[in-house]
Amino acid sequence: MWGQGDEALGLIHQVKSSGMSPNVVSWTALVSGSSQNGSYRESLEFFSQMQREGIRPNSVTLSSLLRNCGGLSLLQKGKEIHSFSIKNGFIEDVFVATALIDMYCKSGNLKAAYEVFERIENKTLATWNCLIMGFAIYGLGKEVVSLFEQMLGADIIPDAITFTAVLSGCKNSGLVNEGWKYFDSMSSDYGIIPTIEHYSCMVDLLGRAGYLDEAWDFMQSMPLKPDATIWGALLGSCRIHKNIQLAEIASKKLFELEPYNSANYVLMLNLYAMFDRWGDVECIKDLMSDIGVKNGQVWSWVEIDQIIHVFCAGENHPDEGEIYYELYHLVSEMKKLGYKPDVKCVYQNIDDSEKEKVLLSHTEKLAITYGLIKSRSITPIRVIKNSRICPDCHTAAKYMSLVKNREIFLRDGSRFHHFSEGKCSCNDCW
DNA sequence: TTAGGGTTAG
Repeated sequence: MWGQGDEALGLIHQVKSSGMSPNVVSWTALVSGSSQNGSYRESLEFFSQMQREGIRPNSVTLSSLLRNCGGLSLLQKGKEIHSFSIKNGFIEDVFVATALIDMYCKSGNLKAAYEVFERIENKTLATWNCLIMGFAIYGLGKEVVSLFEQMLGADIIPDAITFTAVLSGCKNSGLVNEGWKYFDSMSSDYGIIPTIEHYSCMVDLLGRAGYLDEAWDFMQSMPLKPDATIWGALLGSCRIHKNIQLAEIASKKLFELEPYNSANYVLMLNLYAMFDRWGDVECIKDLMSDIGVKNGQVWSWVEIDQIIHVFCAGENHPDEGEIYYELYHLVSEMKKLGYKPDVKCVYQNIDDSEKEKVLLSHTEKLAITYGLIKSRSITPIRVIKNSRICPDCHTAAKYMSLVKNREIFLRDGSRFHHFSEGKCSCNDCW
């Protein structure tokens, strides 16, 4: 609704100049408005201003704030709000408690999310949905199915969001049979008409599991016209299963539907590079430059002692000497245990040793390594990346968790990964 | 006792 933070602030000033004083409700409207708009930082800034004006937050303000913390994976800030809520009696508010679950899930602390969940006496449908979605985005499909069954046992009637969460869980864990069962059940048992999101989950589920023909047939038979999310799901699956013919069909559609989304071009670049089709790689690059689509800025960040350290692709970091020293050492240890750099993830026509160097410079590797150097040895490392993790970094993170005996949470552009003891919660299904 | 609130995606 607000869109422009300055305009919203202008309203506050207008209220003031008319002799009235903005209260907690008007400030909360700004905090929640910008939060719902996805402007998390702006929302946090409104909150700071509200505090400077001496207005104390209430449960409504807190639930909006927690939404921001989740959106930005600001675990420490979220924990502060948690303790503030306990001290001030807001923890009994089911909106606050549900927002806490969401915040903990999105900040890489599922254990804390579950503890909050267990303590809520009056769990609502949204409370269950939050936790189920939380587990789903980590690829914990079996837990998702179990939670869903518990929810039914508690006489809570699922809605369309529940089924999006459950199907996402199945999709992120490769649970094809369960996915079909719940997809059929939503309309036959609960009268919920599947939306494009549910169909998208199913295409993704089938495609990622390797059933590309079935995914294609499903798309042809669905009553809705496939949109960019559906074609995107198919293209993603084509990349995993290296099906270049189908990928070309999907990408052609996507270039029409969303010509300025660089992710689709990058996927095709990746795929052509995998097959050493460098001429086609150049064609895609030319296409991007003709249309004027830019490869968006890639960055990763890691939070250490409440300070956020950002690693931008192509930019130097003040401590990079120390980081690369540690990373080279780490990679040699990883190689002893079987790690092989996946040079197919580099879509430049250079020799393999150069490709290995490019792989080392990926922002998620730098952020994880920085976390390993700078944080205490028992603290899990929490990294956020604004685009999808690369397959080599995914493998590397598993080995890093093993070599360093550390838990690593990584939230990427589309989902979450929890690396521990050489494995990932997604079971490599992503 | 009213405003402002928590859950959906490749």
